[in-house]
Amino acid sequence: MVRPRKDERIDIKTRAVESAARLFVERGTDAVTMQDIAAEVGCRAPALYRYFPNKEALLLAVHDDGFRRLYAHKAAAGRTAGDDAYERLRLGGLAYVRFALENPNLYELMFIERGPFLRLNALRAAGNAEAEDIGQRSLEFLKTSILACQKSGYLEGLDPDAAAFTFWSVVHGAVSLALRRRGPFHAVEPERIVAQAVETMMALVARTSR
Amino acid sequence: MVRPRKDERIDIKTRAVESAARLFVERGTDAVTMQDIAAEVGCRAPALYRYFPNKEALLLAVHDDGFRRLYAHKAAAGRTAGDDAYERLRLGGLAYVRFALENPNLYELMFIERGPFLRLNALRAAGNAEAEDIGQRSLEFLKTSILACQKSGYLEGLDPDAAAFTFWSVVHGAVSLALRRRGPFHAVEPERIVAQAVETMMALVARTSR
DNA sequence: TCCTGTAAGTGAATACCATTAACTTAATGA
DNA sequence: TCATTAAGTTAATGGTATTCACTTACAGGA
Repeated sequence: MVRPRKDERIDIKTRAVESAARLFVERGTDAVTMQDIAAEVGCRAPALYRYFPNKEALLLAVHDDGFRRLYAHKAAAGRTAGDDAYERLRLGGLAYVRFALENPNLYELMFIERGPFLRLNALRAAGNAEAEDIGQRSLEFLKTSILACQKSGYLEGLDPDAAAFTFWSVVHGAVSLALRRRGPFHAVEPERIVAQAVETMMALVARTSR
Repeated sequence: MVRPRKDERIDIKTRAVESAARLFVERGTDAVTMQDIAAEVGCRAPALYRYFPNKEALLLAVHDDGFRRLYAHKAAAGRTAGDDAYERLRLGGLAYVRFALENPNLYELMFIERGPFLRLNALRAAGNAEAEDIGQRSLEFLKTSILACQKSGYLEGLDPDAAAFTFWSVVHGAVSLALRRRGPFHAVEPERIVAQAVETMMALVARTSR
């Protein structure tokens, strides 16, 4: 069997991303081989190379897909939120850290691992101008939230870009440390400590109210 | 040549950590093979396995060594600092992020990569009770600094453990995002943005002064 | 309808690594 | 002196990403 007929073709490109996502999320990227993915898709490993130049590229595709899903999820959640800017910021932060700790392998792939980042750099170096990092939009969401807070009298006088990046740093940092068990995790569960970091940050924000 | 005589022996264990550290710091862990390290040391790759059960263990040794150097560095810097607790916290944060951005590959190895963390877990799982994470001491340093700030009237009413973890989250998060170019890095240099995150955090702390 | 060039796979190499095996010689100590 | 152990070596082994050479299906024109 060398080439399947039209009626028994499978959409390798799409299915590869789906399968890789599932396997990566289950086991982490290092524990998944191209053969594993191919087996899941229903083809041999070399077939994947017709659609992705290497494993890193497949990693990046899963990474991008993860962001699209995250944003869809956030957009849906945002619509049901109230209109209190402070509370929105707080719930957004808590949602972020919960998402991360509930999907640690996906979070690693999207925010921590070097592979997708390197691949993106390679694309840019190759003159691929449209190689945009879909992850950058996280920051814009956050900035909107910060601006709303400032309109409500919080964080007066702070540069909103700097504030947004700082807030993102807290949530990302807390999650990253938790995933490596860096912190006072001997006794308490990671979820609690990470949530507490968000609450601590919000307590500081609260004291900036005029 | 099968085994060197006593007078032409080399201290493989020590030199392996040194060489590995240098190579890892130069190229990043993935780009360094056991052969590269052995070549640097002056032996063959399998000889390394007499002293380290696998590459991960060697990684962990370099990781631990990095922390020892970081703490020595911090202790030296601390001695020259003034007695203003707020300023100490600020300068400590700035020193941390500068260290990270000046030694990105070392920082990756110490705080971001999964390898050393997994190795530590393996040790613990094997009942190795003294497998203590030397990285945990970072947090204690920070807590001391936070407590001093509270004595000076800042951060009143906040749990010092939570505050310390939150502060660490900011600096680690900012550095981690910067290393993946996540943030408004199109125009501005990473150093500036990361430092700005520290300053933003400190601005929030300043407003808690009674 | 037949022919030809291209597309989409396949199985068999290749190359690189971490790690293990089998073996050789130096040191040690009775 | 000699047996045992220690410290290396070279030569496998096994796994994995990636490339190669080849086969067959399809699409489009003669």
